[in-house]
Amino acid sequence: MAAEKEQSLTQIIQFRKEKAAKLQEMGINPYPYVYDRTHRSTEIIEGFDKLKGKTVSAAGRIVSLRRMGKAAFFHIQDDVGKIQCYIKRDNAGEQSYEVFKLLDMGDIVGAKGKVFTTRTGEISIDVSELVVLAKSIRPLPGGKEKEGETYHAFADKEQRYRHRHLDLVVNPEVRDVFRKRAQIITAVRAFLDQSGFLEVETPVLQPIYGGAFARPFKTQHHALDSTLYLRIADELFLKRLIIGGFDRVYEMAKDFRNEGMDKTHNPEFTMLEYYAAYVDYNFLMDFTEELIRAAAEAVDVKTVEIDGTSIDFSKPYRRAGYVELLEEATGEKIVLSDEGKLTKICKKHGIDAEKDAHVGALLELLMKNLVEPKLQEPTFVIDYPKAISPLAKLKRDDDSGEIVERFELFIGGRELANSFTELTDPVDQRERLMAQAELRQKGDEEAQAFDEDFVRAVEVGMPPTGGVGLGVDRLVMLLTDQTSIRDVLLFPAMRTLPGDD
RNA sequence: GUGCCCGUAGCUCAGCUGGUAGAGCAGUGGCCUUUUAAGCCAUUGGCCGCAGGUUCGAAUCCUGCCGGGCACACCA
Repeated sequence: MAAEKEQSLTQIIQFRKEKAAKLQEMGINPYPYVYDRTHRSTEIIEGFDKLKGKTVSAAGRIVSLRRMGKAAFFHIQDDVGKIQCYIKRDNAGEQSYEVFKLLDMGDIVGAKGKVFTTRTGEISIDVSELVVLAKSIRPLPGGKEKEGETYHAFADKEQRYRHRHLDLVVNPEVRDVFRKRAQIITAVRAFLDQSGFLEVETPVLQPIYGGAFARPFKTQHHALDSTLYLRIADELFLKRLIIGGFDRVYEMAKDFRNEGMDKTHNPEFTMLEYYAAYVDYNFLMDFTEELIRAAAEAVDVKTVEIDGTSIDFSKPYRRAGYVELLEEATGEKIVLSDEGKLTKICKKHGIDAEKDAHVGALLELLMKNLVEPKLQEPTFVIDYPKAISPLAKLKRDDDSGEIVERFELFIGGRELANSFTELTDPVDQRERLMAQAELRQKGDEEAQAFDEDFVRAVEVGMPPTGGVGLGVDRLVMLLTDQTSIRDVLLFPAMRTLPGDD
């Protein structure tokens, strides 16, 4: 190992190994099997009136330690909080006190004793019996805290992400975020289940990827000797299930996109997609508002503050047309087919468009730069250009033939969801995917591949359907007030360090 | 991918107009039987991210590389 290099750390580890050995010499297994715990830390504190003077046992990691000769105070931290323990040789007895002398910060122990309050009023356990549950031989990072303020906190983001277990031990607010994440996901599932949706699982490994614009991860199946891609969306498979007769389906799972990483993008991320037969995007706007409201309620969030804008989840979201928003932002009449004019508008606003950018790309550039950042309050942007929506149905009662029924939901300037009234006309679908395939041939890596199986499925007959894709990580960010996706992912993607395998 | 900033003890940081490293916490030894960032005394611990270069001499200046943060680009 690299031990010799890290003298100080090596020393610490060596000392602790020796302590573990001493425990063994005393006939104590420093890594025992079970512990009979009667209460969790917060149960003792909240139930103090009834527990006062009673004997309880709690278990957890030692996170603070103050020795005073023949007595000491320490806090043990468990799943829900921490409780102070007081150990005095006269009360604990020789055996427990000898064990205690061999303990360190970071060890996991079981403490049994009477509940009391100290002179300063802190509810504590007067330990009569102390058991080692795990002798820690590698020190924890981080400092001390006073009145909620942590000194010398374990703050290096890289270290926190790479060693999340340490982050979770030392920074309890991190645990809260992930507990909330779980509650949000549970609430979303419950909401969909109660609304008659069937949760399904579709392939992650796919010979043809589709359903979104993105570059995929590529992998190799040895036995089949074929190239497979990690899915970039669940869409095409979920639609097959609608065709198969499940009227409402959803999948909440990882998608993978081989693109840059930043505050809102991780290469693998959790996508929720839900599809319902016999509904359109109008239904889904209302439904999505309710879904987010249910998620917010699950973590007791009524409003959140983003860059000075207060977002109230009880209120309906604004709905605004794609073209209208662009016209408002540019002060120009937007003609969807007028590539020349769109290029000019881009130039005028200092937006670099690639030489041969097609209409869809130009529009998206304008939206991204001029409109989206301003969408702080929840907004459904509706009725997108057909050119960038190959899976959506044309907007009814629209003569141009250039607009589809689609919405994207923005909150706090971030895209949260994307939805269509799904294209169900197989002839139209075939043509549009063929057009994508052509763009792809011309070198547009994000254009969608032609999926013959999918088109044939649509040819069998697909009921009118609406579908939504919603970024779960971003929803969690929104509801937990985190500004980086890495802070809502337990193990965000990190570059491999040299020497790692 | 590009730009800016950062990488010094287990943790948090100082030292950076060049003279080969310092603090607090943690650790170790001692004192201390109601403390709470406990206290007091003593003390161990450093490939100063890596590799080159300039120099009599580099943590410090220069170049490249590795890793990270932030912003931009691409996207959800």
